[in-house]
Amino acid sequence: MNTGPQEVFRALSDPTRRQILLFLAQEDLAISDIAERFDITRTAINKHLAILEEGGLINSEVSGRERRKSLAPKSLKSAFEWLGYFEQFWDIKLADLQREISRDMKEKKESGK
Amino acid sequence: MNTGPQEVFRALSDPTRRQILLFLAQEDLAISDIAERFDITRTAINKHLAILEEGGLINSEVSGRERRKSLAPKSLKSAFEWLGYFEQFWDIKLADLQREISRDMKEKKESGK
DNA sequence: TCCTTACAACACCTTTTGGTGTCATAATAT
DNA sequence: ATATTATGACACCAAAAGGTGTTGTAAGGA
Repeated sequence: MNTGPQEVFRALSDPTRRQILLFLAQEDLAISDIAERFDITRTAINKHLAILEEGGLINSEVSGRERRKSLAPKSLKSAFEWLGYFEQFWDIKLADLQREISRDMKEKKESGK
Repeated sequence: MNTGPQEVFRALSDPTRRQILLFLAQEDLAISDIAERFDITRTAINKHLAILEEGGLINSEVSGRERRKSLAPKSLKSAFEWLGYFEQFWDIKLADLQREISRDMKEKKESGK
């Protein structure tokens, strides 16, 4: 059930799919409800939904003739954590930058003597 | 210079590119150094690097006949923050779950009377 | 000087992606 | 009972993605 980062990142790579996620963050929606919000066909939306489901990013529940789609936010953690690994480097680079800046300032000072 | 989430997510959607980022997190590398680490041609690697650069995820510096590639981790923030938006829902869903659990327990209690 | 290395720039190919349209079917509303 | 709605299941298509190989060229090493 727990999908790896590949399926998640793949699902996230399309702007339509990311927008769908944002919609589902607001409320659960049936397929046609979602399709209405875009300028593409329901068939196309359906394919996007299938990819989102493969990535485990959304849940689908049958309700009468409807398929009610809901956000499965936990799955986003996989990607979030992958990216989180790089968080350490943001700080390092920032430290580097500050070191550079102080070096530059020092040099300027020296040459100014 | 600041690229939107589209270019970043697009760059992240390929496993080879994500692996390249992990390599560059360890050390700066020239194109051939990177190509050596994979089973695909340097030409293919070059295309991946171009996409990573489009997303602003790596920097390129000419050094003699080499192109030294380095990680530009700040750009990952764009994607990280996009995903961070959903962090609130992780908690909400957890709260939902706990509410359900206590409801279930209550029901069980009631029926047990 | 000559050979090798590191790369850019193409042309080309196959598969995947994102889209369309059509038809069938099951649930719902009139 | 019938019309409408929500969806699944195809077949199909153009463009993008991910790969190959070839050729040219500039920088470094022998």
